[in-house]
Amino acid sequence: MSERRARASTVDKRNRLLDATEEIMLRDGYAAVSSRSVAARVGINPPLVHYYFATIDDLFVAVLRRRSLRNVARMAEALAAAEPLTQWWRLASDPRGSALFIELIAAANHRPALRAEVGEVAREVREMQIERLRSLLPEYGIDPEAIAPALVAAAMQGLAFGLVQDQGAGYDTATADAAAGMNRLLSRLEQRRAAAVSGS
Amino acid sequence: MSERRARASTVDKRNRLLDATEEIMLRDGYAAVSSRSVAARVGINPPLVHYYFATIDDLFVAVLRRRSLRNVARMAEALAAAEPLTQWWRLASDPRGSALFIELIAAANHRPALRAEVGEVAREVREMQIERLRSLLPEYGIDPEAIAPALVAAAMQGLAFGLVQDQGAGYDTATADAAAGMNRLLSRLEQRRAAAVSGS
DNA sequence: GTCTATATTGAGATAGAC
DNA sequence: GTCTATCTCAATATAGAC
Repeated sequence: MSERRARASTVDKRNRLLDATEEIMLRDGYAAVSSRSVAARVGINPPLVHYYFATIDDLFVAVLRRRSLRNVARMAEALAAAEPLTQWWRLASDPRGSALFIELIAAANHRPALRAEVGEVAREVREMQIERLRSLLPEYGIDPEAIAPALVAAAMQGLAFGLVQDQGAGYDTATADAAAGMNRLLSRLEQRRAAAVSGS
Repeated sequence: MSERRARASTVDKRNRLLDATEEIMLRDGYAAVSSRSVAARVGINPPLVHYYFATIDDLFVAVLRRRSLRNVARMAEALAAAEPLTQWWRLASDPRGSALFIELIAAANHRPALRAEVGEVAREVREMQIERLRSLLPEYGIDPEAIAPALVAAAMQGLAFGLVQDQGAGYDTATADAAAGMNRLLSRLEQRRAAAVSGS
């Protein structure tokens, strides 16, 4: 019965359109997303895309919503894990997720509807991170007065984005050295925290 | 004689086209750059843009080259200044320059000709920063074995890009707190270095 | 739900007159 | 150098048949 693929339900088709959109964004950038390109990838006709997503803005917003629902949950898990900073770093420097967010952010810069959504997600995630860092930094032996939680959060995300971007584009900016250095730093911090927490 | 503006020389016109391109990129994003939009801003006809820059890729590459010539020189100055890290930070977190680079990098992600140029500039700047950090980090009281120069360089740039991006887009991600924290950190580091250098 | 057909808009680029 | 005119292509989106 491999031939007789059941007619995809509306929800399935929506998800396949979102998958296709993500793949196009990752491979060719957000500017390559169009009703034509998405339709071609899914194997339907361009106008049908508009049946599911009235405008291209709606499509981008849906991609963002689906991703960020997952990612907010994953960030919450990471921050509650045994080695929070390390898990956060793994999540932030995951090429797939980050590369997609870079495209969404770039797209949002000239799509107001998308910008509002991105802003909301960014705010929520950052708030969660900062709140967690308030109690976490002392455990890692870092004085929150000396190094502000907001600074740590912004640096983690900015660093991860930069590394993923440079690696993805193939820029020769010593990304391997930076990543290795970050991993060494993280393991030292986790060791320090483990000792401090068990000792208290 | 304010009325009788002299016919702009070829070089002037080229520069005016580059200025217009930058302004459009900053205001509406790189995707808004076209022979039509640039021509309208300068007050000439679209085909004339192609006379000066055969393709839109050439136009983007020229914008990048002009900017990066300035910025590489400025980075070299910053790294040689009395307070190198502070000057570097000022330069990296300058909204105008950074916002433009964000657009160029996003554009480069789907314009191979531009990508090659961006990669070359990124590599050159990063190499310069890392080389300088090798001798600089110990002066700031930072062990380069513990915190790798490549990591510091990537973090500085990533942090600055993130802050500028979030501020520009109006995202409420505690950017003011992060910036204030960075300034505090920098002044402590500069004090430490001043003491260490004068004391040796 | 899915298609064909099409309206509209704007892009990049070129030809050729002046 | 600068213009008008135009070619070609692809984008978003809608109308309407099936």
